[in-house]
Amino acid sequence: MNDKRALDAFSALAQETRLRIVRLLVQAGPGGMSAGAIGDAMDGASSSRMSFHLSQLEHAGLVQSRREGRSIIYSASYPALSDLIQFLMRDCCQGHPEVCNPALKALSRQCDHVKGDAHV
Amino acid sequence: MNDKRALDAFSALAQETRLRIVRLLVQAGPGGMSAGAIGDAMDGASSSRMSFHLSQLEHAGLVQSRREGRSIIYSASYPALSDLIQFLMRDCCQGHPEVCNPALKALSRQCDHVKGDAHV
DNA sequence: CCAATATCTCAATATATATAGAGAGATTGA
DNA sequence: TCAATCTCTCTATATATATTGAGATATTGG
Repeated sequence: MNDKRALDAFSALAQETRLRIVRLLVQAGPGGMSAGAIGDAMDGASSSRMSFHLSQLEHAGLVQSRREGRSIIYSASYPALSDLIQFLMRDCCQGHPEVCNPALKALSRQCDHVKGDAHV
Repeated sequence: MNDKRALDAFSALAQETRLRIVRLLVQAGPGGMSAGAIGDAMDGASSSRMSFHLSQLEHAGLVQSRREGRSIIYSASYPALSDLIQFLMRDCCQGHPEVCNPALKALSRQCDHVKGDAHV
């Protein structure tokens, strides 16, 4: 994750509809959702509007797409999200643990799955 | 950190100059830097341009300012950055530890300060 | 008080982004 | 093959954002 890619990712997330799409797709899991289904979830946004936002997200690397029959299925790119978080934390944490400490504490509390594994 | 504040934060970070400013101020520490010094570090950007970007960052809550004599000193808001990271991780982690696991592992490796403290 | 310094505010302009609507391309089932 | 379905592309337009330059405001030292 370099500066350019981080900027693209932040731009992509700096828009209400796109932020909602990302969160929806993260919850949807690796199986993803069709463009139409995503549009329905977004107050029934027009297909061209959906296409625009989905292509922005795909260009930023936050989601990926595949065709399945008539539909195009979009799914969240988990590695990209993870990289973005790491970019934020790496650049902040470097000199200043007061940024990461609270985040790490809160997260470790939240993500049980990681317990006994986070401090490798 | 609600959706609106997260959007503001992403918008603020989605601009090259502002992303550089944030990183500079995080490294500068709580003491911060004067608007002029920040401008010098940004290829000598014009004062009005600096003022514009700094006010965007301040409005987004990512930095704070205080007057010191003739200068206005800006400093990073560590809690805001921490909250933003938590917002990203909370919404992602909820259903999908594959996003947070790698981030947590990488971070725990990086931030020694946190060792033995991260899994409270 | 006056001149110098540091920064902000405002107006004009350039550029980027978001939305809507019309229509094209791909895929499927009859 | 034809009609229906799903999504994309293209064009026009509206809105938001970034940059510049001129000038206003606040602070300090003489």
